[in-house]
Amino acid sequence: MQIVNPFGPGEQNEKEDPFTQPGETIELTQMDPTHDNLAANEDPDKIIISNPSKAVSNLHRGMRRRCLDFEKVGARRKNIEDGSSSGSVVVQSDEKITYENTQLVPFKPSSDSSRCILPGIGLHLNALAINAKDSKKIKHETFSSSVTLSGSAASFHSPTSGQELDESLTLVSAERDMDPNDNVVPFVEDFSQTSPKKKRRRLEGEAEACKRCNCKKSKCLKLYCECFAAGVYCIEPCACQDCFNKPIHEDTVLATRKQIESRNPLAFAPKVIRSSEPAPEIGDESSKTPASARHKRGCNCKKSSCLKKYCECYQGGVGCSLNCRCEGCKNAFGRKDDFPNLGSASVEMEDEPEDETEASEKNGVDKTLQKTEIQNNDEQHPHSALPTTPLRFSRPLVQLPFSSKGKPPRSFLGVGSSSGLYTGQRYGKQNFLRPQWKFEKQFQNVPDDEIPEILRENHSPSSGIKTSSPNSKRVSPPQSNLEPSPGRRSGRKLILQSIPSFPSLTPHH
DNA sequence: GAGTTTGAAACT
DNA sequence: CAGTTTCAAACTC
Repeated sequence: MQIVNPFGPGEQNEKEDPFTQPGETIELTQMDPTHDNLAANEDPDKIIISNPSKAVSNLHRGMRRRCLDFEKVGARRKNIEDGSSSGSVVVQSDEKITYENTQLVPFKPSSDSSRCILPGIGLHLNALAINAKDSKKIKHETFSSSVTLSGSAASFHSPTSGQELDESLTLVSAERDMDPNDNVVPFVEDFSQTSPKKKRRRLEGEAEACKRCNCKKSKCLKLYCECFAAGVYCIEPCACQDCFNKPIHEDTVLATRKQIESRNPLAFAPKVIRSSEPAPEIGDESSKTPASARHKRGCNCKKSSCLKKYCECYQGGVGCSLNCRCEGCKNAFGRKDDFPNLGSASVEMEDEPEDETEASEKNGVDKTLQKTEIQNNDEQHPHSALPTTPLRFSRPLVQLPFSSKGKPPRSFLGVGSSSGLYTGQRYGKQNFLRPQWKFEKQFQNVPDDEIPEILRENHSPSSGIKTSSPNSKRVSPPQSNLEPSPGRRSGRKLILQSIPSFPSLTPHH
């Protein structure tokens, strides 16, 4: 297979096969003990997806997989190419899969604006959920299996949560692609035949929130692109130009991702890390509060005072932390100065003499948030029938007092990747079928008892990220965390091992 | 809708 | 690693 080089001949940097890195192993191979055959069967010309990152990044990746359709596609393709497709659960007729389907499904028309609340990844899976209306099978397998979200999850429950995640991923993508009931084709055609403007217009209003990236130069293959960064393909609502972030360019996307990850293994990790408690080992209550979430790298705001969505922390609905290098931080969710308070930063009054109005302002915001959340809780219930996708787990903790247009923060999309994966596991059961935001909100109420030991130990990638390089903008591989304390290791290891089992979830033959 | 501002990402 | 440039979202008008 040949890589489509998304970059023009004159494009610097990327023009020279930026995707492959010598000495690196294919991700899936690395992650999947059963992948040897797969790799062996790879087309020689097929680009080798590299994965320089190790355990931790794998951890993220494993989680992310559920979100990354293109990865799933890649994985699926491997399965397809390999006769031993792990497909029992996944698919039976892989050969019929078209990548376009992957892309299309999300476009399935729907007036259900609720799905638009979760653009990005959510679009895909939410669409799935919508499709699920026509297909209980999808609904059941996809969501129940994911993260043990429902009682039926038992059927998929594996000793390793990671595997569950992968399973869910596989199922999600597979079901979506394969389900004959999906009826995506007509929809697809519809969109494909419609001019961008027309499509856009169509989506306006009903789904303005679905509007996504607007990239012009990045080809949607850089983190500038919200879709790409979120680990999803660009879809209909996008107004991007020269977009390569589409299933048809799967290889390019994968390769580019690898490249970016090689530079920053956590590039696709969730930006907002939950329960980044400074002392997770303590396991105190505070560590369970979403309020303890922090932006993984912290912001670097200079002028926005962390009060606008320019600020990733604010955008993510979390307070600034010591990782932040912001100036004049007034983050309503918790100022950097308040970071030592961590979990309560965004909720409690601080005795920051520096600015009373800020405190009150913060309080006001929190109240607003709380109110919003409560309202949303009520409002969302009607949608509880909508399957909650793992992707939704990666939403921000709180409903921001976002503006006017009611347009959800794009960054909420998904965060791409793994973010919520862990938390999702933690709260899956109770929140099955619930919208993400609610999910997050609720998860703080989950009794510790209900949190599987493993998850308790591994629930947050933050521990690794956080300790690695608090102030470095570009997160380096948190190697230090690759060697967790013995107590944690067991748990983490489970997940790490589970990830490789991605294809294995499906009994061979 | 066009233009500006902003800060992350990418690059040097 | 710091400084600069590029980029696209957020924001303003």
